[in-house]
Amino acid sequence: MSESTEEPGPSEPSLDEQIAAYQREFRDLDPQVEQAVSALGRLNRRMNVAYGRQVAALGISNAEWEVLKTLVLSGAPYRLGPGELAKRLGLTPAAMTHRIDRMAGEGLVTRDRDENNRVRVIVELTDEGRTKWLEAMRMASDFEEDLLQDLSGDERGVLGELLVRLLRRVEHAQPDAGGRLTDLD
Amino acid sequence: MSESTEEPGPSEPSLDEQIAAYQREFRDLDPQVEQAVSALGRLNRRMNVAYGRQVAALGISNAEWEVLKTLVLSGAPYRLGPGELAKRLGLTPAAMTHRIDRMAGEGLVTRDRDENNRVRVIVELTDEGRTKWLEAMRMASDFEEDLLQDLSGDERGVLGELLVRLLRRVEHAQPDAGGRLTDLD
DNA sequence: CTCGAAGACTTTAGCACTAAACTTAGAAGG
DNA sequence: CCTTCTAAGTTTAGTGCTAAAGTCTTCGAG
Repeated sequence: MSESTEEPGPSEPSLDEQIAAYQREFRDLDPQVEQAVSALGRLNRRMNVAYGRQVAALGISNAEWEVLKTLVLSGAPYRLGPGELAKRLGLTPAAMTHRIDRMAGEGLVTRDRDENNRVRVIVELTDEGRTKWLEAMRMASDFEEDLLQDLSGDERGVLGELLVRLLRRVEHAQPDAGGRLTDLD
Repeated sequence: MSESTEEPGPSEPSLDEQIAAYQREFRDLDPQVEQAVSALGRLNRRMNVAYGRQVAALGISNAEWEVLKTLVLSGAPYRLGPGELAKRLGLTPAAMTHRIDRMAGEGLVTRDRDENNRVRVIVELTDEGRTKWLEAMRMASDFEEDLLQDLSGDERGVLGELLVRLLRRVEHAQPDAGGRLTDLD
C-alpha cells in the first residue's frame, strides 16, 4: 500500500490509479465518464481549500465569504432577510441566525428589524463587509486566472460551455426527454 | 471544503445573472473565467446533493459511502487503519474514530486491534459493506452516465482532458514556472 | 531493566450545522 | 374584536466535525 508522507488535506492515489482500481472492482465503469467526474470532484475540493486559505488571510471564513457574496449579488442596497439568505446558501434558517450573529459582531453586516413589518429582519452589508468582499474577490479572481493559465482562450470557452451544458441538465432536471435525472433539489 | 465538499444549493440566480451582477460590482472580472469556475462549483454541489440522495436510498450516508470507496480502492483484503483512512479522506483521526464506530455498528466494517502491534487498529470491509459499495457504485455510474448523456464521446474526452490539466496544475502546485499557486494542501 | 520519547488511536471540549419545537407579528374569518 | 392561521426568526436537542489533551503500546538509550 504505497504511501508517502503527507499532511492535512486529502491525500489520495493519483487519478489514473484510482480509475484503474475502480475498473478492477467494477467492470461496468466507463473510464471516460469516471475521469471527467472524478477530476471535477477533486478539482472542486482543492479549489475550496485554496479559497479558504485565501480568505482566511483577510480574517474571514469561507462561510462568511459566501454570505458577503450573496449580499453583493443581490445588488444595492445589499439587503436581504435571514430566510432569503439561508435559501440562497442552502442552509437552514437556524444556521443563518448564528452566522449573522457572528458577522454582525465582526461588523461585516448589520441586523435590524423591518419597521414596516416587525416580523421581518433585514441583514445589510456594512462598508467594511463590502470592502472585505472586494478584497476576497480580487484574491479569488487572481487565483482563478492563475488556475486557468495553461488553457488557451478557446479552451477556456469550451470548458465553460461544456460545464454549463451539464449544469443546465442538472438544474432543469427535465421530467423526460430521454433521461431521468429528476428530483435533484 | 473537503469533501465533501461544499455545500449549498437551491435557490440561486441563474448563472448568467450571477456573472452579470459580479461584473457590475467588480469590473476586473473575466466573464469567461468566471463562467467556467462558477459552473464547476455549482455543478459539483448539485452532484453531491444527488449522490447523497441516491446512497440514502441504500440506507447509508455520503460520509459512509466515502469510507466504503476508500477501502475498496485500497484493494483486497480491503483493510486500512483509522489514521490512514483519515488522511485519505482529509479528516482528523478523531472524526474517523466516530465514523468507524457507527459503521461497525451497522455491520459495514469491522474494527480490530492488530495482533502484531497492539497500538494499531485494522478497519476491514465486511461483505455487507462491499455489497453496499457495489450498489452505490451502480447507482452513481448510472447517474453519471445520465448526466453526460448530452455530450458526445469527443466532448466527454475533451472535458475530462481539460479538467485533468487543471487538476494537475492544482495538485502539483509548481514552486514556480510562471504562476504561483503554491501551498494548496 | 528502566526510563523517556514517539506513534496510533481515543477522549474531551467546543463549534457549526440540521430538524423540530417555539415565539411573535400580521392576515383572515366569523 | 377575537380566534385561528401563517410567515419569519429564534431556540433547543442532537449530530459530526476539529483541536488539543489523554491513554496505551512499542522502541531506544543509558
